[in-house]
Amino acid sequence: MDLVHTTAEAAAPRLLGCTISRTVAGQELRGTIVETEAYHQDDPASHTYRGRTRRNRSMFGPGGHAYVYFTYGMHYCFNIVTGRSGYGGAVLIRAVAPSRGIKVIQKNRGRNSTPADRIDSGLTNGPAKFTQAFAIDTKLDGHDLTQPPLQLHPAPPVSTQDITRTTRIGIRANQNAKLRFYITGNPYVSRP
DNA sequence: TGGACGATCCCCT
DNA sequence: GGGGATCGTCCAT
Repeated sequence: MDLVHTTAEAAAPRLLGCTISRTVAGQELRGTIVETEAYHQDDPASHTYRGRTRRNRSMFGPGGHAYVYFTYGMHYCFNIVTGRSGYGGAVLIRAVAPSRGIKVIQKNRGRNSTPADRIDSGLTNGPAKFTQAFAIDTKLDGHDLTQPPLQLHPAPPVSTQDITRTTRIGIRANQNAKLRFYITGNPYVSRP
């Protein structure tokens, strides 16, 4: 997937089904993207709407890199940057379905009670839950997602029939824009 | 130099 | 359904 020449709005549904791998302390964690939101600099809800700042600089960088920011005094959110360098676009990863490294993911989330072979959708069904589960913080801001220890792996497109497109969560500006995408029926989606 | 706010989560009622 | 936690960032003084 050529994220440099793809808009956030086009990339957001296209990223569903792709895998994210994270290596930490020699252990590989994996998850499949099941929910995304698109943001770009002409969108009043986007961090880049009012221009470049120290915080959002990586969102103005080339597609295929990470934009990680800190919010609410305690949470991190992870985005995949899209578009050419100089244009501020990105796709927020709102939820993944964990597929590898479940025990470490449980530990990172402080949920050790559920057996590893049972589905615990609360592990990664939200943007800050995902970053906590995968040990992602601002040290990975700007990271090239073709390189370890955090990589994006392409996958065949999810059928349009299986994707729900609706409004984004937790914003006020431009709240009617349908720029949130998720795999219909997936248990890890934050809010169906 | 300070105040308001936030692309959230969790626990309470 | 509502509020508290908790602090980096941004912009207005």
